[in-house]
Amino acid sequence: MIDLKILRDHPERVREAVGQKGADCDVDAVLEADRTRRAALREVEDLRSRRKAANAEMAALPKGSPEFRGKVGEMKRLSAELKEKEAGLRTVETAWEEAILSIPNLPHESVPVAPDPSGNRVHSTWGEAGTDNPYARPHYDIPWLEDVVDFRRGGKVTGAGFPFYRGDGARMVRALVQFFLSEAAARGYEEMYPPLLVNEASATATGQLPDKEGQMYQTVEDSLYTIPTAEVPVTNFYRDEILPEASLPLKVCAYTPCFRREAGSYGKEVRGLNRMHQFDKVELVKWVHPSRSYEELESLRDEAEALVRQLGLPYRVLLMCTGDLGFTQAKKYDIEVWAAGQQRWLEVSSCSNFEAFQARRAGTRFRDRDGGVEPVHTLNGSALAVPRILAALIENNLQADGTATVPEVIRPWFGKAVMGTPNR
RNA sequence: GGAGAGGUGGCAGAGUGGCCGAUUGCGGCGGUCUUGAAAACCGCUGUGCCGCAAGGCACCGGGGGUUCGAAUCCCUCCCUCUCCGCCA
Repeated sequence: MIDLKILRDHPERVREAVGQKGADCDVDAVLEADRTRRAALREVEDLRSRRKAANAEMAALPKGSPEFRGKVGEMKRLSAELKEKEAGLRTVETAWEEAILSIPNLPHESVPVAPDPSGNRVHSTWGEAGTDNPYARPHYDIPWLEDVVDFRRGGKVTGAGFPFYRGDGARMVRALVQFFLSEAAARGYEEMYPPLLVNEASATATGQLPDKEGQMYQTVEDSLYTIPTAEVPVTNFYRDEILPEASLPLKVCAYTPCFRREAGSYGKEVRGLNRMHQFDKVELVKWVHPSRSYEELESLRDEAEALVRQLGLPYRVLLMCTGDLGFTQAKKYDIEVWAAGQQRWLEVSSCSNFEAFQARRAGTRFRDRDGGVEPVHTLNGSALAVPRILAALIENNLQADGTATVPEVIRPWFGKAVMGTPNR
């Protein structure tokens, strides 16, 4: 949620941000809704105040006395009017809330302004992309791939985008997750395993609702949503809580399956492991003091990068432009690994600072030294998404015999130095 | 899933229709006393919204209702606990 003070005092800044993000949102309509709400609220509170006073007078009178009965008449009139005005206020507030939730977060000043992904800036690169392995090929064309990631049977049992991992595939998913989690633990993150379904309030706090419900699967009977990322349940862990300032920064890592409907995706984007409806990911979430959130964003990005480096995958870091920022994000880095077989970059991590946007919606605040209460800043980043890492590892590490070497750091968990079946 | 009991401020726990946003205890903060500490005593100690401010309004699990008036009565949903059933 936007800071109301900024909206009221500097609507031009909000208008500019909405334009830069290409958001579908009428700032002036929101301002109007805000004025309407405040006017209605004052009316109602004035009436309530008068009724309260009348009630106090009445309570001091002997019950059933003529004066008492006279007061009842006055109270009746006040209450009737109040009831009407309160109903009006409810309508106005519903509209206000909807309006206010439609305003996206403001981009940070360091974010390049551009309407579409072509405006994303390459922040850094690591390793050699494109010039390497002569045996590389797209992972979905590798003969043994279907032996370790069974899309066909996944499609039969559930649907497209829900594969079975088996044998080396299943083991590799587990090995990667263990590697990611143990690295996060070494960096001071507390491990959590959260619920995989969340309620409406949680999905609203992190920004999936009200607009993006199409991204999530829903239960038929209990209005619960499957999580598109661990960000949702984990960020909501401290919803409606006031944290001691001394506890910040709080750092949590969580491995979860993630579920995304991905309606409208097609083509090479969704081939093989590139984009699926269910995938595994380790997510890092931080709650930090507002004065430190941009340093924390950099360290978050560093931590995600370190994982990719240890896996030996060439990658680049993009600083996302305004037009490619999500609704809730103030600043975001994407980390993309080079998949030598497909000859393309695959996004494996996204590290974002939400500033106070989610915290305001979630009611996660901290008490500062002077006893004041203000929203924390929240951040999160993937570290990392499993399937695309797996795809890149296989493609980049293919050998002449058709098998793929396994990075050193994964071997303790994977138990072998190669995966796959040699050519015959 | 069935039966019962509950959900009140950081915690404990009063309050069953009208100065109750709420008695009290504990905890926390400040002070007095003390060489220091403890004890004792005194004071303060929720959040949100509206307002330039003074101040006002709301919140006793959520929502709705009855009533001139609801923490208190009714309905409904959610959650917790106990017992039974079922299970990993």
